[in-house]
Amino acid sequence: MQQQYPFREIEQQAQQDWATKQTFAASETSDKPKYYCLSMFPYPSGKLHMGHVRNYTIGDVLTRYHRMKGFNVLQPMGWDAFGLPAENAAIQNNVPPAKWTRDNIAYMRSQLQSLGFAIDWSREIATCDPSYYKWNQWFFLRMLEKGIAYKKTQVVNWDPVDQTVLANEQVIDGRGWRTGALVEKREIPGYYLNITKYAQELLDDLDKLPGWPDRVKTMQANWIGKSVGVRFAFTHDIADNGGLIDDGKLWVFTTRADTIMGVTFCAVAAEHPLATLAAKSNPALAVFVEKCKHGSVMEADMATMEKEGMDTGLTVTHPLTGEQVPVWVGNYVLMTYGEGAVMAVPAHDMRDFEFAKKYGLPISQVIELTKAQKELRDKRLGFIADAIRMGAHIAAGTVFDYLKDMDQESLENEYLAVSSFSSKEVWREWYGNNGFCINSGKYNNLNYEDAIDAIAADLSAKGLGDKQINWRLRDWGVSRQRYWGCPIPIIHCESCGDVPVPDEQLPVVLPEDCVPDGSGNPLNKRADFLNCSCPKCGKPAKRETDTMDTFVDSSWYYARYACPDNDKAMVDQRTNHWMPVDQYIGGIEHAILHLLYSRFWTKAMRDIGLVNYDEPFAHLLTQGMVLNHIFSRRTDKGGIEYFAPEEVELLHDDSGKTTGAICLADGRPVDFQGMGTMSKSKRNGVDPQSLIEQYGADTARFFMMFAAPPEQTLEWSDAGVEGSHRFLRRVWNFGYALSSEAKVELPAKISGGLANARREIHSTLKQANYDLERQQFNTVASAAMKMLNALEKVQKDAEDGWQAIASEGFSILLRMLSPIAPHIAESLWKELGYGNDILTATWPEPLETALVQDEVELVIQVNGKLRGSMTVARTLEKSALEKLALEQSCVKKYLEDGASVRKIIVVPNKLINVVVG
RNA sequence: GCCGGGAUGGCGGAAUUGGUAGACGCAGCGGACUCAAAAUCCGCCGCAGCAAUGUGUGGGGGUUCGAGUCCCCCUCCCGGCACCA
Repeated sequence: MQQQYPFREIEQQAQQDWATKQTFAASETSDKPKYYCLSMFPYPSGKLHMGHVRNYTIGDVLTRYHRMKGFNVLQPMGWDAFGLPAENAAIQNNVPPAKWTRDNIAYMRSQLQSLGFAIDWSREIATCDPSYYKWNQWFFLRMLEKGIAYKKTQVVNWDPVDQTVLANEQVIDGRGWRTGALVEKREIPGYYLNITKYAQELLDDLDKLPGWPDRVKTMQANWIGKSVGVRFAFTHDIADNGGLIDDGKLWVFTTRADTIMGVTFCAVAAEHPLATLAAKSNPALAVFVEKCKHGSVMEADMATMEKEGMDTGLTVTHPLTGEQVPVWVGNYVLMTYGEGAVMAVPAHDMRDFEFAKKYGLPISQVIELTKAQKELRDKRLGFIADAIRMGAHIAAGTVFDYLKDMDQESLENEYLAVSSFSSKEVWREWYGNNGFCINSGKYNNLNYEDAIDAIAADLSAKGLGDKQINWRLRDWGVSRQRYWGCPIPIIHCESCGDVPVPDEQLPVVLPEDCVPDGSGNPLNKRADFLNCSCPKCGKPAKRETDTMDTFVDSSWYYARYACPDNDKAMVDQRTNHWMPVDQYIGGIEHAILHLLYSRFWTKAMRDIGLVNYDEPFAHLLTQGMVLNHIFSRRTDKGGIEYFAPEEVELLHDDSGKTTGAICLADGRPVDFQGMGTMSKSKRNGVDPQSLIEQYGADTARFFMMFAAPPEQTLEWSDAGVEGSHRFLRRVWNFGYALSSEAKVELPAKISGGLANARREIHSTLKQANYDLERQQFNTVASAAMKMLNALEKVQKDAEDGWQAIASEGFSILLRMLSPIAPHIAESLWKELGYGNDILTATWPEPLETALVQDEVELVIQVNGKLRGSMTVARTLEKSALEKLALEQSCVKKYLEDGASVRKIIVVPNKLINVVVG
């Protein structure tokens, strides 16, 4: 008789229980070790999407697992509540962003609660609450005092659609990260945070984060972009009436100072003063310079742009040789990096090489290969020579595989190219290698490091240069010309200038009843906000109307969860108690921006004396995206039409292979091969709410964990969801059946089928525990299924005393399942009388006595190939095993035609390999 | 171009240290139950072959008694960075 699996009642009951008992409220006074498990807080966009469900399920599994393993766990939740979408919604619906945001929070909170997450809701925060953003403002003023925050006017990235400034990190391929609009350059004043001051520490401390994925650390290191080299100057006496060029020096930066004696020209960016000067008297150059400037902003296909340049006619003096060096304008030189000018060594730099080749500039070799590099080259030469001599086709799989399809003529050309170090025709990657100096006067025979040291010392002695470090990272501009954000606490006074708002006047409260209309910042029209008096002189003054980048809000929220009720301080000792976050979980899309800003902010808080830790997140798990099929079809008009999954039926052949898909409405085929992130435009989204209503939270959670390992992309599958639901229903039915069986004690001696079943359960548990520790939850879900399979077999076989084995096994299964599907586990735990609250149960550990077996099956191999197996006593000695193996017919067969046994390899309890020959 | 990560049945994915490749699930096929269908249960399920057997983890070499796993080369895919001097 099948029972219904009443997931709605079970889940509601459990959730009510947890809420009433405040089960998940975390306390600082526990004597257990602390474990702070944090998922990235959501932006309250309206409703949860599947990415949220996956993110928070992973966090909840870790939370509940660690609770049962004896940790004092904190799992809080909050809302990244400021930001542009609220303003856009306001423009569309004529609703104040505050109301829109708070309504969304209320709905999404109820969704999170219906998923049964073990969250301490008493610590909930929303960044749009004055009690939170007050401390943004307070800390901003501290950073201003320390010089970490400062004001400057700079060319900024202006998003013409959102009418706001973007940080460099928010510009992707020249377009706004949110709007995709082409970014324009504008000059406006704004506040900056001196993150570059922390560049070295941010780079070095990546080594202190063994719990972070390598790829995230690599991305951050690339982003910080440390470059060690020499900054030096070419001298000149070019005069300039405008005063732009008055120091007689053309500064450049290079990482290859060892090649300085090979400089044959210099290249400057189009925006460089020397280019501007030369363009004044050279109309053709002026045209070229203008073209470069426009190109760099407007051209989307910049990456494929050909190297172009033009001679300025100017020359500068080489600081070491005294030679005159021509100055060119090159479109490959960036004004925003280094000095906006480079020395060019075509013999040893690929870009310079191509440029020199195109414009016929001299190429001068100054580096010779090292011995090892020469040997490799000679080996290659010998190889080619052999091939030419013998007219042989080169065998595949060699080091020089690329030669294999070449004809004689190509091989001969290749020989010439390889034997000449610096061909004037073709760039070879080894031209750019480090080696030792030649044709370099006093620097001859020095290696890379020594040459750079000697050259830097000589330049330094002349006052013309020194070693220097360049960073790709720029300071963080935090001013936004936006309404729905944290006001920057500054007052502009005509006589006193920019005056910080005194601490006692904080927070500067954002008026919440504004409805933006899409034209600029509505704060500029709010007299009650705008007009104030100067804190210094008392005269009428104007408030700053810029608000802070929302990345500010998310840079320290994790520290506030420890003390959300403190209205006297930003953080307190409880922050030092809980921090750092032991496990942080979120999307890979935040690998650079949010995580780098948070690391910077932590170090700033430390330096201002607020916290005692250096890094905010000890372990980081970046969960993969949730994908679903994209069904599409070309329309008659040439556009693309998308179909929701429920509008489509998949077709397959007898073997189960999918062969096509048709639209249910018209029966015509649609393209079924695409997979992509769930999105409205592709019509492939699945609403978590309908999933919860149809199958329950436990099914949703179980499927999310089962379908893929946490870090990988997850492919949505309705059939997979049903499979997960089917499994939970079987768990329910088994538990229900077991609860009506007689209670039987475990016998002293367990043997036969019952021992096998018990061993299966305990060895599955052993594997599951290993997988939990390495955060591979999909195989933990598999293990739960495997256990149920074993238990159902025990039930079916019904050997004497099976109930005892089943009861023990089921108690293990429920505990193992409880982090993933907590409601059903809790309900059945009570039903079967294992105890009141599964959350206080101890985590199951496999029993060694259940794992041992008297007889083991040994695999028999002959010459490494599987030939058979035999069942032997576990204690049998090696010599006896060997003897036994040779008697097996599957081995004898290979000894018949006079072959002899050369060797026998025994892997205890696993296999035996007989080597014959 | 540079850096990082991948490639295993029809599909999602397993396989601690090199030791029975394909766990677990989905899809499919066959059967039971049913007037029928759904649900459920039982069985089969890498490929080739009637079978014995052969073959098989992107491709090519190598190390080893034994390679999905280690080494070398190549191809393709994904992610990040990029005229960064």
